[in-house]
Amino acid sequence: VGVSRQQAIENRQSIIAAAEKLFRERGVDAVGLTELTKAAGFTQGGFYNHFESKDALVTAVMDKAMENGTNRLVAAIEQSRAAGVDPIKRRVDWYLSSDHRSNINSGCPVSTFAGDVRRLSAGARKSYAEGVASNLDCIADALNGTNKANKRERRKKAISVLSQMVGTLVLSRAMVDADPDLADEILRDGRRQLLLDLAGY
Amino acid sequence: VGVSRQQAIENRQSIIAAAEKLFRERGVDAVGLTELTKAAGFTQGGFYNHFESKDALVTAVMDKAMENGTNRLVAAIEQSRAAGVDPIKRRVDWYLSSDHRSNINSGCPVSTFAGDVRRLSAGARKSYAEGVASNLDCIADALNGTNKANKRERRKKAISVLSQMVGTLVLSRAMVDADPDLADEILRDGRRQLLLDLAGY
DNA sequence: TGTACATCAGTGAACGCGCGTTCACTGATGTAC
DNA sequence: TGTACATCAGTGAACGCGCGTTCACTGATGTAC
Repeated sequence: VGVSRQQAIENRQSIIAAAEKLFRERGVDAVGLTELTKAAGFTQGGFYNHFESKDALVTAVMDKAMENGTNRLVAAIEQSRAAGVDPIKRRVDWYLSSDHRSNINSGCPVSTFAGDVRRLSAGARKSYAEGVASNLDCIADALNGTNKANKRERRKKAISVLSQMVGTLVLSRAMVDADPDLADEILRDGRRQLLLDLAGY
Repeated sequence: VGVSRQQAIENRQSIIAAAEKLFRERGVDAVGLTELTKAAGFTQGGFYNHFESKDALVTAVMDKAMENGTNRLVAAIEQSRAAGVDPIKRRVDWYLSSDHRSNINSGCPVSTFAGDVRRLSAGARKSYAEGVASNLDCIADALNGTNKANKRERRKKAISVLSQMVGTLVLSRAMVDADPDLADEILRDGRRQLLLDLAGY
């Protein structure tokens, strides 16, 4: 078939991108390699030129998803600071919005994979844990605004803020099509309570 | 083979119980009916005498899990009140304990299924949503202790408390074997921050 | 109460299907001279 | 720079396997008289 080395690298990335989308939407177990490679524009046979196994792909997907997620968080914080806006309040506003709730495909991977990662490959679990650690560092750092809290207090607050964002989003997503009104209430009041809590910080 | 009607009902419950355990641990997609019925002590053929499909079983499992979860919450609140202890603080202490974190099999189903339910049967999603609604009612009611908050404020607080419990537990569970120290920190500090928050309430 | 028959929970083999993975093959890309 | 050959990404059929579901059959339970 003949494909340049550069093209092969891009094709590998296409497989990862297609897999990330499908894994986020339907879960790893529900997506077969035939469907997945077809979504990336290939046939299933060539998959093993790029990955040793499906588990290896799962690990690569989680690596990429968590890296992108952390990069986006860093960029959002920098942008808020440049605009003179409180980066954490702005983050909460976005995180607990219905836009983010419906954006399974490219929303924060910490929430999207939170329930699944426990059952995924060891490599995927490691990537996820490292991503969460980075997220906490970023949030703790971003809490170092005009307030006087020390480093240890900021870290505790970061844990609390991330947990609340993840919990509210996961819960709201879990209910959004069986009880959309309650899902909206959870999202809205969870956001307000968290912002109220941050206002007093 | 010949089994009494009473026995048949008990056998159906055995299948549901075995399925709940396996679904909690490994996810619905990863558990086959052959394995599942074998775990309940039967062969796979008889499964369809009890359930129309695997999806119908998933719905029955979620019904039972959420009903039991709500009943346990109600019982815990009553017990705390009888003992003169703050029911919510006690609930948080248990919910965000390492015992509960490691108890996937019979821990709170709201957390255990939070990430999965979105992809399960419509019936399961409905049961889940109703269970969450009941949990919120119970928590809001239990917040009506010695304080003066009105009903609407208590409901907002209930949403915030449940979200934080779910988020902290789900996040800690997601990391517990890739980074147990950070998982412990999340669980501990998440609990302390939530208790601190409740103390001022 | 005893006998004859219908019911239906449970068995275990079988169905078609898609899974993850392997393999012989193709042919443009990349390399050696 | 041009030619001969090796590399290896991608193809598509095939592997064994377990999936959800169906089915003919068994035989104790439950019912009718």
